[in-house]
Amino acid sequence: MSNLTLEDIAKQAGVSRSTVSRVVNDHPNVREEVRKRVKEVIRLTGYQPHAAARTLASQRSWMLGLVLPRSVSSFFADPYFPRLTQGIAQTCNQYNYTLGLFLISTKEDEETIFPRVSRKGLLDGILLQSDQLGDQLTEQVIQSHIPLVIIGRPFYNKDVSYIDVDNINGAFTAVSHLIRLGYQRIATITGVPTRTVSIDRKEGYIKALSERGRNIDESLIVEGDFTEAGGYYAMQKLMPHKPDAVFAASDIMAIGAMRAVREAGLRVPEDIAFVGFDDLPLATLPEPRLTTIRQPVYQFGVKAVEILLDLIENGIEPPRRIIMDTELIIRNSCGASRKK
Amino acid sequence: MSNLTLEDIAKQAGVSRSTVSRVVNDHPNVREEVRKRVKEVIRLTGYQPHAAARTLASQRSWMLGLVLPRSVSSFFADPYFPRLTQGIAQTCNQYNYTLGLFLISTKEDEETIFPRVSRKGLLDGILLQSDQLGDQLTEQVIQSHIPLVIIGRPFYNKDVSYIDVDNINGAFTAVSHLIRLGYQRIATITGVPTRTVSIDRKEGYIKALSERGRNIDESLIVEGDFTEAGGYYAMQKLMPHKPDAVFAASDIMAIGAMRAVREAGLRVPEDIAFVGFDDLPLATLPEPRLTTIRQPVYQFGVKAVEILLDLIENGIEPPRRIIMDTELIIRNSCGASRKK
DNA sequence: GTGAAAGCGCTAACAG
DNA sequence: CTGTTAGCGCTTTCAC
Repeated sequence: MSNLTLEDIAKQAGVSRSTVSRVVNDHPNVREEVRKRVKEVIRLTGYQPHAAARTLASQRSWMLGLVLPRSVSSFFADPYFPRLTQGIAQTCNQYNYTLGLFLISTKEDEETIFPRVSRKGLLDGILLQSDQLGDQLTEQVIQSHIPLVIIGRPFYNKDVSYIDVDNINGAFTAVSHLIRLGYQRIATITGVPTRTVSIDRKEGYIKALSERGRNIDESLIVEGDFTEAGGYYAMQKLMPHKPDAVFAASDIMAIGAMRAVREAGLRVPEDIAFVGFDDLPLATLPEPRLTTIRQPVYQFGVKAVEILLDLIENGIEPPRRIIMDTELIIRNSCGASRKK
Repeated sequence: MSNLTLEDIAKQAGVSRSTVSRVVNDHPNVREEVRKRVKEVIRLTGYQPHAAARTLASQRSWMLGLVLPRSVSSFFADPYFPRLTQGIAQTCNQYNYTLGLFLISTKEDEETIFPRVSRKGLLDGILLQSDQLGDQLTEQVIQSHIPLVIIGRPFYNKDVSYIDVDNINGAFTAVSHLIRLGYQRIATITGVPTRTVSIDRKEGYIKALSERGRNIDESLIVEGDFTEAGGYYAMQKLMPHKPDAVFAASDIMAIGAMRAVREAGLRVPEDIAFVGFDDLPLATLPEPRLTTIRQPVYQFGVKAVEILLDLIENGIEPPRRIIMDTELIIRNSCGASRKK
């Protein structure tokens, strides 16, 4: 690793430091001949500009931060965040940004995270997963006026830019599908009520039933927690109420719920049909293959970065909002094939 | 976000810039009274040191890079890398380092990654997942002399620091377990032969059989690719050769293989017993619950960071090597309970 | 189109 | 224990 500076290159190329800087940064005002000569010296010497020096002088770090709160760490069991992260990382690469990853695992992390991510001269912008009730980190970051894109619909709907999937409509589509197939007692396993994703998916469920003039039966609405075990226990609570179909607010809960159904000696979809949400790769393999709502997770990450870059270039006002569409993926668990 | 500098704080506290710097960096030589006064001003003003300026002056960025090659991206389907990343991120937090994440997704990424991670003044050290044949990035990074810890056993065993799990011994334990249970035709589904992890696990399989004086039957060794589908197809190739037990080099392949067994109308473990490798959370839920080799993935991440920090503090020579132990987790798929 | 020069905000001798 | 000073390596006016 060379320890050359601009000055060294300048000397070797017989020009000034400024000219070399211009060449490095592709500025226009350099004679083609000179540019070529300088580039050659750079190539030969393996010169690289010093990232920190550049940041200090230009007040731009070319680095973005991805902040995933604690609630999320458990979610690492499911591929949602890895995929999202991939989309984000790949897009950062594309735009030549470095990605800083901030995972909040412990209570202590939670307290030290804000100074870490808001450190002056570190990040040009922040992507923050946040749809939780009582999330103070989000408040702090908003007030720091660092360009920010929230991933998910924030609980407190301030004037922040955010990007989310259309959870209401996704759930609506899922439940409408079950209605169309003729199911009469359609239950739902919701997520934790402290997250907007849960609230929105539940709303879609209610909306679909209401629009068809169905009554909402509270005994058919059971709370899960986005885990396999949560789905399992929720289903056990649900079964005495004899649902003939279940919309689970996540695939992983659907998997747990189907396990409960199987253990009770019932069959999917014959006795109880299922639709999930997420489209986990793993859920598509064992029979019955899960009918579900697919989210464009990777694209979601791409879009999030692009909005953030827009914010950085053009200012954070007005807040940008993106809601991405979902897609119903029909497989076997909903009994669609059987019903035909 | 304040745009205060050291100088401003110094003025307000009635001291020099150096003194403030000392306070900020917890240097000893400051009178307690002065320290208190300065800290108060810092608190009141919300002053934060500028990361880039600090890096430029101290030649330390307090940032580590985690580089995950392309072969790995597909692996994001399984929780191995997310968990590893968590361990790494958490440990970075602990030591007050920022973590940069470099995912190589595309062919282009592959070509631009080296300049990105080796950029002067960006990273104090690199964690690089690398156990592939023909990995030139690893070579480049080694030659750049940036402090480096390889995650996994590198294919070309140069004088590099690396950390790995004891794959040979893990596989040895798994297969020995099957031998002990009395199985006669123990097969294995290996990983791709271009990775040391596959080679090592296969070696453990062979070693376990050999030490018991068993012959190695090549028809009982089939190659998978660490995916569910790969396990499934490998098992189809395996079944005509009538194995009574299978050691799969990863849980995800074991899951695929068991699916093939089930579809063939056979039962696990009655007809064919299974032991996997990894201890995926998801594999422990459906019956038969998978007997497997647990890796200390999270601890692995912790240790990797600690070694890297050691390298940064104390120089990269001599190379450090850490091999971590695995653990046999006995559940139902191996038929241990049945055999007793 | 090119160069000189003034910072960017901090650290780390060194002197006292 | 504290202040002065000289950089760290680059960007960016501003002249020419």
